[in-house]
Amino acid sequence: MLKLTKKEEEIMQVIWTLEEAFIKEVVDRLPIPKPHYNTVSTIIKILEEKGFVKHVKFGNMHRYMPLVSKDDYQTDAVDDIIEKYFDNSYMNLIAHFANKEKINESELKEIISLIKSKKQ
Amino acid sequence: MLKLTKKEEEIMQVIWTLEEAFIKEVVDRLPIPKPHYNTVSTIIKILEEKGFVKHVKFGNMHRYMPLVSKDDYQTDAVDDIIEKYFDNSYMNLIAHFANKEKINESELKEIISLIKSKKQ
DNA sequence: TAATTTATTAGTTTTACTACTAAAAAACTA
DNA sequence: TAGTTTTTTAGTAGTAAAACTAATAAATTA
Repeated sequence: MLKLTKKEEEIMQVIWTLEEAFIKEVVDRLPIPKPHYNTVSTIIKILEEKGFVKHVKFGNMHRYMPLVSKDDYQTDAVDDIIEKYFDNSYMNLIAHFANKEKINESELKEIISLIKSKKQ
Repeated sequence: MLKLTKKEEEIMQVIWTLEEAFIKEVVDRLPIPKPHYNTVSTIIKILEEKGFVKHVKFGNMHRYMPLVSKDDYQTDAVDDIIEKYFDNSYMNLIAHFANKEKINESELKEIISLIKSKKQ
C-alpha cells in the first residue's frame, strides 16, 4: 500500500471522520492557517490517484469518500514495522512488549477471553 | 528520537551489524552500486549529529559505533505507531491483532509463560 | 612528498507543498 | 432566454524542503 505524506494524511483523517465530504467541508475541518481550497483539491486528487478515496458526482461537485479504511491503513502501518523490524512475526512484536514489561499477565488474559469470544 | 532516512538507515544497519566500523568497512558491506566513500562519510557524519553513532579516533581514522541500539530504534518505531493509531495503548494494538485473528490462544499462553519467567 | 582520511561545501535530484490559471458547469439576472 | 457571474474541478507550474551525492580542501601520517 502506498504511504501518505503528512498533509495527505491530515486530509485523509478528515475524510475518515466525515465518511463523505466535499472539498469545502474538508477545508472547514482543517486547522488555521487553512490551506487554499485548490491546494486541498490537489491533495485530494492525489489521494484519489493513490487509491485512498473515490468520488461521486453531485451536480457540479465531487463528494469524496474513503476507499481504504482507517483500520486497513493502520494495519498496514503495523505490518510494515513487523516486516522491517520483527522478522515478519507478530509473536516477535508481542514478545518484545513482554520483554519491555509493557503488558502484564492480566492484560493478556483479557485478550485471551476476547479471542475466545471471537471464536464462537 | 530523530528518524532515519532510507540511506541513513541502510548505513546504520551495517553499523549495527558490525558493532564497530571504519567508513571503508561500511562501504564494503553496501550493495552495488556502491556509493562514493565521501558520500558514506557524509551520511555517517549526519548519523553522528543525530546522535545515532559516536566515533573513537584510531590514528588518522574514525571508528564508528552505535549510540542508539537497534532494539531502541525498533521500540521507538513501534511506539510511534501506537501513539498515532492506537491511542497510545499497547493493549489496543494487541487487541487489534486478536481481532484480525493473527494471533491465537496458544501463542498468547506462550507469552504469558514468558512474562512469568521474566518476573522471577 | 605521496597517500589516506576527515571536514567543508555545494550542486543535483527528488519529494512535498502550494496555488495560479484555465476550463467546465451551474446559478443568477436583465 | 442570453449573457454574466459564481462555483467547482482540471491542468499546470512554481517554490520549498529534504535527501542524496561527491568534489575540493584541509589535516594527518606513512
